[in-house]
Amino acid sequence: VTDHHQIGEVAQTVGLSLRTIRYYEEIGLVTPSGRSGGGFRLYTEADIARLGLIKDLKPVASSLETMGELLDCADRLASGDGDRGELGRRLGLAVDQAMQRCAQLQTRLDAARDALNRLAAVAVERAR
Amino acid sequence: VTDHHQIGEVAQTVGLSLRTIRYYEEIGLVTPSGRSGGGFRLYTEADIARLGLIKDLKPVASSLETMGELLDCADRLASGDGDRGELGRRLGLAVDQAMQRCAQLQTRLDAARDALNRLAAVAVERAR
DNA sequence: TTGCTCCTCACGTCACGTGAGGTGGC
DNA sequence: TTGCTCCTCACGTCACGTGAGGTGGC
Repeated sequence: VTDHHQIGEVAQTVGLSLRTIRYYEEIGLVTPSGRSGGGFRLYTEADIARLGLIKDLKPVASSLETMGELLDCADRLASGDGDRGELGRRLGLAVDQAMQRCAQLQTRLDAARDALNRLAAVAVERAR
Repeated sequence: VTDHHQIGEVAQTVGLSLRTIRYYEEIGLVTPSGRSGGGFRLYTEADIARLGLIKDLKPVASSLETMGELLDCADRLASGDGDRGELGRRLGLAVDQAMQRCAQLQTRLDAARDALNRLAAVAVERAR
């Protein structure tokens, strides 16, 4: 089991660019668990899962900073570092906010589809 | 019927910031139909509808440049400026691409909801 | 040795946000 | 005259894209 993957492989499987993955490291979102002798970033399965979670949450995050705070809450809950009640409340609040952004995005997406259907009708109608 | 509205009123009804509306003018997306004596931008109902359309399409547009090309096609179809068949095909293609982006965004939105549900479960589970 | 993948700067880009300083119209 | 809304620069920001020049490991 080779639990250390190079950044190119990670980018491929998660669906993010090399630059994006490096940027997330720059701002402290995901730090690779190790480095090779030559300085190559080495990611574990856990690192990859974290990048996947970030990618999934991204469309409904207000910024990468708030994303970091959310992940920090989840991390500290998992590791038991801090008041569980307080952390649970904070995580719940962050999730609620993101859920509201889900609903907003869904509404906007539906509006986009409606607008596109109207445009499609114009396209074929004028063609005849 | 006062068919000329100031930018603040337009921003309120459409749901865009003043800066965004001015920026869309800067890049040639929406030019107000008139100006007052003192230089105030004056928008007609048609201008407002165009801004509303842009806002609706924005979540599924790849860039404001491609959005401009799509609107240009629609404009020329409406005004009869150019080959209807060619314009219809181009608009249809642009709409198809946007529809594909709709589907992608829907997939990502569903993934975000799943991830949030898992996080919500973590939040309450650890609180107990 | 040759490729391919990776590295670190560092400047560029897109879509705006945010004042700074000034004017218009009821 | 006082507010409120608008105006034009112009610099700042966020989330990366895109080379430039150099190294590592099979």
